[in-house]
Amino acid sequence: MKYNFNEIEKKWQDFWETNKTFAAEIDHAKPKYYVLDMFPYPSSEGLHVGHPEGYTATDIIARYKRMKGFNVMHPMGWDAFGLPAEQYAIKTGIHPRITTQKSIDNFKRQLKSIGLSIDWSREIATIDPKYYKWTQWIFMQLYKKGLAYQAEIAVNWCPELGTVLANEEVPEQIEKGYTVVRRPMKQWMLKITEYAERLLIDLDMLDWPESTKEMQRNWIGKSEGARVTFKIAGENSGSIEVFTTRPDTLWGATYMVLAPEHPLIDKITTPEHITAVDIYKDNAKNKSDLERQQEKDKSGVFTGAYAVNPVNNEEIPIWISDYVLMGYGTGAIMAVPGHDERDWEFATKFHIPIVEVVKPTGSQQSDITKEPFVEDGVSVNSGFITGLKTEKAKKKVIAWLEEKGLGKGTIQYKLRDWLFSRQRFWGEPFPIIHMEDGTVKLLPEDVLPVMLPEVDNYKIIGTGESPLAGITEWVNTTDPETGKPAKRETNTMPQWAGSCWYYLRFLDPNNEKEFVNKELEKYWMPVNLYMGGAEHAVLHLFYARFWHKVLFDLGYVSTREPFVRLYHQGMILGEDSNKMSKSRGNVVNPDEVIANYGADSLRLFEMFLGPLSATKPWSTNGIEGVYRFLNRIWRLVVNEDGSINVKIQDVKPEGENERIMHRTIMNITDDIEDMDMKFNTCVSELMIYVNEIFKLDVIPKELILTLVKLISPFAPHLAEELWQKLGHTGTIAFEKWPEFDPAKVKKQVVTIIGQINGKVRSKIEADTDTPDDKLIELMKQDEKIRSYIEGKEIVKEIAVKNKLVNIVVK
RNA sequence: GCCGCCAUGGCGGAAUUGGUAGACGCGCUAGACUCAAAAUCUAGUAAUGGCAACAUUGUAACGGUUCGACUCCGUUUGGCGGUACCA
Repeated sequence: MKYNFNEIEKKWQDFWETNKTFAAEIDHAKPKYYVLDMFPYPSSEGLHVGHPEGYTATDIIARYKRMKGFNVMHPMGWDAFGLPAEQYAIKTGIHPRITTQKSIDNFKRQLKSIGLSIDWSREIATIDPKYYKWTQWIFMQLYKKGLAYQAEIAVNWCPELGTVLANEEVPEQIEKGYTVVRRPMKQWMLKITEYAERLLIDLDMLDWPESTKEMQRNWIGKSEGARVTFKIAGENSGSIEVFTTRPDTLWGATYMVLAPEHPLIDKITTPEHITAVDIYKDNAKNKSDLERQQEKDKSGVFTGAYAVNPVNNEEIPIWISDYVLMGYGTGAIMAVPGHDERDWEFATKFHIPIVEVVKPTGSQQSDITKEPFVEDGVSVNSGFITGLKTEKAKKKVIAWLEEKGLGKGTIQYKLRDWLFSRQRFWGEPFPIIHMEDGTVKLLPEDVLPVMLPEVDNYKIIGTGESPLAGITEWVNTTDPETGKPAKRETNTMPQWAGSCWYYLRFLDPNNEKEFVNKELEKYWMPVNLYMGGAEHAVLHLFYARFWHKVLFDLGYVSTREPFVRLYHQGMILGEDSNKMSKSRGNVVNPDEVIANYGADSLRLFEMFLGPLSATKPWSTNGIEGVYRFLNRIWRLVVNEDGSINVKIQDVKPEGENERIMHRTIMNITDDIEDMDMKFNTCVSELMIYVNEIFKLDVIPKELILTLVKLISPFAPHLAEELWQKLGHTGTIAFEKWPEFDPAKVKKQVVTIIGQINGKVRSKIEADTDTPDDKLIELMKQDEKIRSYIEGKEIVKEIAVKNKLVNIVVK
């Protein structure tokens, strides 16, 4: 009887479905384990072989944890709003809901064919009104808490996409070749900045890749310093506030710079400079961020006005330049060319004095005429802080500024508020109406969800309005509370909205009264293991943390953080070591692989390819190897005629057999439990084990049962089938994971390496745990070793228990 | 520019965390089975020299620490990811 993977896989996938094998319900008798994949965007192309890598890894963990006695939550759903479906709809006139549903069906079929142990009864899709009702509801909570507001600000406008983008999304779109320009528009914002400090501090309690935590830290961009007020020279001319991280360098501030958008410019510019300043401002306005970035040379113009340096009352010129950004700090800086790269460049170009106020400590040298000294050191030429180290000097200056009312110590973040509206059709509508008198009103809870209209024209209309704005019968409505005429908000939420809280909905997907039942939330949360690509390091993972913290503050969730452990699976490249893409023609479709080798081969091979976190190329030859391996296991148990191999007998495993079994259980268990999820070495351990069993004339049945259990998380269909063939009924999914006895892993006799001056010269056999001195004595009796030490002086003898003896000779 | 990660046979990758470098798999070579092929099984496979035992070299490069370094430290080179005037 051949290994008929097609038949076996179909049989067990049907079995799991009809028996609801993986349905998860609360069970207080068991510890819970919530293992989650980042839910996919169901694209029309379907899965490629990169997708199953993460899904297989989490599935192995899920199946392993079940066998370890955990109550496992392992759900799947669809992050289904998204631009591709909308663009396709514009082209074809087919409603995005229809194309998206088609893609979902295809994804679901593909995922099921991999044999994932998912509780499909919990399936959710962000485009389902029953789901986005609660996305809208959460927005209402944000609004009520004062965390959502509308603002006319300079936003990132992408003309090709016809929408605005969040700061976090800009780099990605620029990389794709789209242009992004700054443009003032009225938009919905979420006050994520209010949570900056907590989003930063709580990173410390997360078991996440350090690189991802670091990226979030950089994105938050916390810096400590001071705000300082500079009076503008002249009678009653007002003042300029700046932020600096180096208040200790105040004595070195020889000029000031305002961002070109700074509101004070028009007030302070002297008549003879107005023309030049206006030209510069106009230029800056028309430049995109990209253009600004690409300019390496500093530019700027003098306003004609002067400010007074509060520490020494010197008058310093006020310039404007686009190297100062309106969006950070106060939009104005004090420039210290001696101790800041950018100020140094600017001052050198425009011949502004450069003053040294910090000297390096120790033997380090600095020459500020050649380059700025930007590190910490000791203050010089700095009045009352002269001679103090930077740390102390900062504190003293801040104290002095506060005492004199000239400034105060503050903390500044790079993080800006989250631009939360998009000019798209295919997204969650806001539960907001605009009254005729201009007031903005939240709709009452009982009218949710605000549904998208049924239309057949999705063309982007001109100047930055959502396609929804053109659907007057939808836009014009009445206030359900007063009956007065009102217009609906026509922007929609960004794709991130639905993915900010989906992990909570999985716990209670059909609840019509709450977004999640509190008891269920308390039992299942937090997510124990979250698997997904590193490309979401600052976007999804940051936004979801923010929403979660808001929900925590409102008492709706019980944990501070949603995902305690995060793992990024690597990318699988095409066989040519390039990124898989349609245009390169190197995309491998899992459907084909499954048809040729079966899902178990696909799963096993994806794990065997290399470390889970690594980027690695696909290999068609490689999958032949694991396919052969699975065939070998099949033949080990099942004969040609379908009967069980007669070599498998009901005897106890003893001696070396028993040792191999315990060693394999130990190695595989350790590798699964390892923080790094070393599934590639798990597979190789299984291969070694099978190779060993193959050599036996009599195979103790326990060896085979252990093999079947050990392989069941990796190749579940094969395991189920063999389990049944070996006389069991039902599923293997909840069998107890095999245990090992460390004492039984130990060898009786071990090979000891004999080294002379660190070079391997011989090997001897010795009893396990032979004491060091005995080991050295044994080694010296070895013939080869003797020939090396004869006539030489022994300088040193080193023994490592059960490992080696090294003899140093002269 | 700055920050982070990485570099091991023809290929994907192992290495008990400082103790036999190259596990396991792919590929390749030879043999068995077969009329033949496929499948399967057996043996070999880092390089150089040698019939062989064996010797020498070898984990991007150079240097250091150590009885002993793929592993630790320093310098350099190459690749990947992030970020970019954030005061």
